[in-house]
Amino acid sequence: MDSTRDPDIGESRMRRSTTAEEIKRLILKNGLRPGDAIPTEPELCEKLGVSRSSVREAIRALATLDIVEVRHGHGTVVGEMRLKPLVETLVFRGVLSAGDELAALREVVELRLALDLALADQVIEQHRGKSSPVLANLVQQMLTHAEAGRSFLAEDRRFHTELLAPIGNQLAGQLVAAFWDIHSAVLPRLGLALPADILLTAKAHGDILAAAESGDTQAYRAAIIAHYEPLLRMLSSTGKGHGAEQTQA
Amino acid sequence: MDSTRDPDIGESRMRRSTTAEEIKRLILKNGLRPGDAIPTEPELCEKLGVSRSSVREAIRALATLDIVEVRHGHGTVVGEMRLKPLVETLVFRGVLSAGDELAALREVVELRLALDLALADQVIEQHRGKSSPVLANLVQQMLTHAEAGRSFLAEDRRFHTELLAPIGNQLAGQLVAAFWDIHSAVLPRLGLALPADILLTAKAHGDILAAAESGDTQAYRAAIIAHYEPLLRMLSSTGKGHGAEQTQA
DNA sequence: CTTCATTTGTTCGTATGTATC
DNA sequence: CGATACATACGAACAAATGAA
Repeated sequence: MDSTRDPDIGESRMRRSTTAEEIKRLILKNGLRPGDAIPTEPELCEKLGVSRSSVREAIRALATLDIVEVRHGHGTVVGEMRLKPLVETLVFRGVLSAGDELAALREVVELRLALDLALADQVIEQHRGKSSPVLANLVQQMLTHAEAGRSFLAEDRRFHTELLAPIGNQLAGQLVAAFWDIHSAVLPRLGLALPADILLTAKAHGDILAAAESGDTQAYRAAIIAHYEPLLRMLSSTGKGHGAEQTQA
Repeated sequence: MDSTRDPDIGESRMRRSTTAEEIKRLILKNGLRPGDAIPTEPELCEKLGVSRSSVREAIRALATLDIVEVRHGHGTVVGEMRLKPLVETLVFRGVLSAGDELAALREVVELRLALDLALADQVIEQHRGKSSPVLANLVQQMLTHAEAGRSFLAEDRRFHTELLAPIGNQLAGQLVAAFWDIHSAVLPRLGLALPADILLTAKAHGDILAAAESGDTQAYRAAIIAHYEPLLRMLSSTGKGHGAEQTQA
């Protein structure tokens, strides 16, 4: 075949690793927002001057970063850009750490604790004096589940996201949610179940909410620490227990 | 050829989004560590029973998550799984936020401050009574640059990563570094340069180090806050200035 | 230094499943 | 139901980079 075609592919040497970058640039240039449609694959082939396969690989890469969202048979739209990629990567890293699974999980738990303590002032600022029926309801559900010996992962996650929602820092909220996901994804792999501590954890959520709404900073910090205490105790007793002290208050 | 036909892979029903998962599973099953070689593309085609295009898309997806690292002409190895994807996604999100660039940056800065304060106890624990020539040297370089009116991004980043290195929480270190990268990537887009504050920032780093090594928690927190003060002031004066108070101490 | 095999990078063509109208 | 548009998948060929003989 005519292998000498395309005399004008002058820029084809700079395309080392930039097809995905081009698409991102295109999104920015057109001012596309999450949910807006992206040009179809053939259109992208033409606009970027690359083949279908390259476009597909680039789109796949962007999809894994949640920058675009592909809908089969329909098209591709700009994604919501949540922190799912972070979760996926860190879960895999935690699992990959083989013998260091405990250490990886401990790092996540320590960071969750640190973040919750760090955001304490802002959380209290937003909840002081108010009362949230949604959060109270979640606490009640957690207590019910705990007393029946069941876990309450969905309610737990919801509680923490709802608690942080009012502070107006989307990034912080997503980060806490992401760590929660990592946490709950890695935890069952360790095969540690603590039926006794479930009730403690459920009650701790109630304490957290009560402290936040009463504006008591000291109590809030104490409740946060108590909330993680069973986990940290478990991690330090099973593992080598290194520097998990956080006796902040 | 022992093409065992794989009678039960269902042709193409389950392979919606699982090729990448298969590769991850393969990494785990073979106990591969970062730096270890991954089977070549043709080998993966055979082992997973999919075409090379599919393998390539999956590898590309994993590469964007830093789970694998592809080296042209050489092969593919297990990646270091740093937080580059997080940085990339959030930088893009920050830029995409159009009019909310300031808000996005403010969220990042607030989180940096929160994280630094949350890790304060652990940092001090590790630096108390010791003295780090590396960190002292970095502070000196920053001061020199600041007095000459130059910026010192490389030294700044290095300082924060070195400061957090001894606490033994890799995740925290990577996260702080990631936020620093986001921060420094978004900041210049706002076109704000504050030559007067450069010297303040440089001195703040010296205060942070001194407080950490002397074990003075109060001074450390104050130095951290002072370190971010020029930035937060800038963000709240230019922006709408919403709830950036963090008068923790 | 050159040659060569290996491996990834890119492209084309084709067939198929799926959603929308 | 059919028609159209789109994403999904496959396979073959060639280009480019790397490393070793």
